[in-house]
Amino acid sequence: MSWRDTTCGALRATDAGRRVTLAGWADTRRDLGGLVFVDLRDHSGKVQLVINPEHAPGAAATAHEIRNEFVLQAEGEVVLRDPATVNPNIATGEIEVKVDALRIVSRSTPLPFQLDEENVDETLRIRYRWLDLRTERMQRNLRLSHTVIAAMRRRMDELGFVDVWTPSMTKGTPEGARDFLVPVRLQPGRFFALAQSPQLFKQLTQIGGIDRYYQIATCWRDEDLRADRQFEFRQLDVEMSFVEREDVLDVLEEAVVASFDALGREPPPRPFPRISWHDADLRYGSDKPDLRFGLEIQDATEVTRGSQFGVFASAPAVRFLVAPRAFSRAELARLEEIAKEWGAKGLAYLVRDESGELRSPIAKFLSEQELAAFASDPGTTVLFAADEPRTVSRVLGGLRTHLGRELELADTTRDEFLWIVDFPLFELDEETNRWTFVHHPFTGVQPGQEHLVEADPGACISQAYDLVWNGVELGSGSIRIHDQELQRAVFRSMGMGEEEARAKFGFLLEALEMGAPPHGGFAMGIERFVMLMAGEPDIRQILAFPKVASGSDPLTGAPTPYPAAALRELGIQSIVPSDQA
RNA sequence: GGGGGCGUAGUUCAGCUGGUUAGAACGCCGGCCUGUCACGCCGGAGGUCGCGGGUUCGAGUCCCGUCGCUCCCGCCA
Repeated sequence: MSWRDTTCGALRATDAGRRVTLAGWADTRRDLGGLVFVDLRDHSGKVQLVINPEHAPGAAATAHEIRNEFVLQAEGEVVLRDPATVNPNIATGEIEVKVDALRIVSRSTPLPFQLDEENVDETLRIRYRWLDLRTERMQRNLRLSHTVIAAMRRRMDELGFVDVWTPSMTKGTPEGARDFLVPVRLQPGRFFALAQSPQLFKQLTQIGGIDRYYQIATCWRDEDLRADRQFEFRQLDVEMSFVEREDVLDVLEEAVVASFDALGREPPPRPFPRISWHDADLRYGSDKPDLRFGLEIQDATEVTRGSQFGVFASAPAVRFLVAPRAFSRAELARLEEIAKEWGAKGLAYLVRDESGELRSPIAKFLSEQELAAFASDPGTTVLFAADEPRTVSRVLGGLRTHLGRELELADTTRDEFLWIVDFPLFELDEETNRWTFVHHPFTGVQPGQEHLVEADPGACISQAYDLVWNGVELGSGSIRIHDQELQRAVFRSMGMGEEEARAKFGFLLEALEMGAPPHGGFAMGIERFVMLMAGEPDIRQILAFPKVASGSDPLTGAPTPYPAAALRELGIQSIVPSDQA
């Protein structure tokens, strides 16, 4: 005997006359005293069961006991509904199942929340995730996630990539994100770290001759959680040998397009646009611009060089945005606050109201030539930032993003993918005043700039690239360093001595000395990608068992304190008093 | 580490400027009901207003602290 021979949601008018066995959950019951209707639900949908005491007295007796979310098994005949009782609101509304035999397989206590209730507290949903997973939303998201991952794997396989597993437990890297530590009984006082990414291992696979590696790799990072960040996440991790940047980008575009195809969605046109980091910074003030709207930043540094407005005249850079709205005084005050949060000292503006009249406290300082450069349509506001170029970018980029959201400028029917390329190799760490990597220390420099790595680190352009979708960073990659001398030079410019480099990355340097092929790769955040595919506002909606923002799991209660004796065996002692742990 | 928001039946919420016994809907329990489909009708149970302290004749409401959740900044090589 089998539990069922079809799913509930699959039944249609063409099944009329068919005898079926169904199993699922009691979604709703309508007990009319004699007749009982039950909507039986499984992952595929719902179907109405009719239990008639004249037709099946035993089943009817059982049916009166049914409560919400009981698990049922029903046998009966698929019958066409009387035209007057067809329910056009559900896919199976033309038929119903006339039940002969009914079994309560499993009972349920009243639920802590109703499955059809919206806005249920997220922690409660996660606490009782096994119930939440029954909702159509979670069913859809988990299945969508599966479809995307399956499509990516299939495409990577077709392209000749080899799935190689790399260790979860590895060596700590204190300079990156914070590591999750794993103590080990055989080595008391020492710790593995959970991999923040398979970065070095995947590079070693290339040195090992696996010239096309991929993995759906789990990564762990002990950083604060966000709407789009969890402690653990997966990435489509790729590494290739004897390739140029374009070869890598091509593969990632293939994976993205395969995902769209698998979901029956119109894929974005290829190749995705490439924009240099420098251009993106100038035009959008961001390395992950949302291209579903314009609102580009324009430069006014030349025009304002001799300005009578002192702030403009003295600023190393003056740039502006033209917002499609004549802002009120109150709105401008709010925008100035936002600009200040991004580091601006103030916010100069020119409001051109609907009648074309100019409203601005700075207009009187500006020459005709300047005003001509800022000529704008009625119903707009020119917003300025004047400061160091980095600050100007940050402020206008922040304002651009804010205005895009506030004024709903984005065309939400579009999918705008783009590559940001040619990132700087290093940036100055303002705290330590040392050069630090923008991407990671294994990132290659543009050919011909090798000599600049130590001579002028700030001038180096890397071979790193980011993939951006509608203003969200999906992942990043680079052509790596395969020359051990260059790798040492990069470590040196970061102020890392030979000994420190050997202690931390000795195995990589050694490997690079033994015949390392040119190689490069990429890592794309799976959950973030699926979240956008599903149109969900946060990553928890596409994870089966997520943690909440405080970093705990309401379902299991983890993390928990651990007995002192067991810690001792690991060479660990907690300094948190046991009543506070 | 910093800033903002939220916390009232099982759930989602209302509860004004402090003022009788803290309400509604859904859910739950009991009863009636043979064409319902968010079934309907009748009846009922259910509250440490997150917790602690304070102000007040009187606190769900005001103040302080604390806990939980959440969003953002920092952080995320």
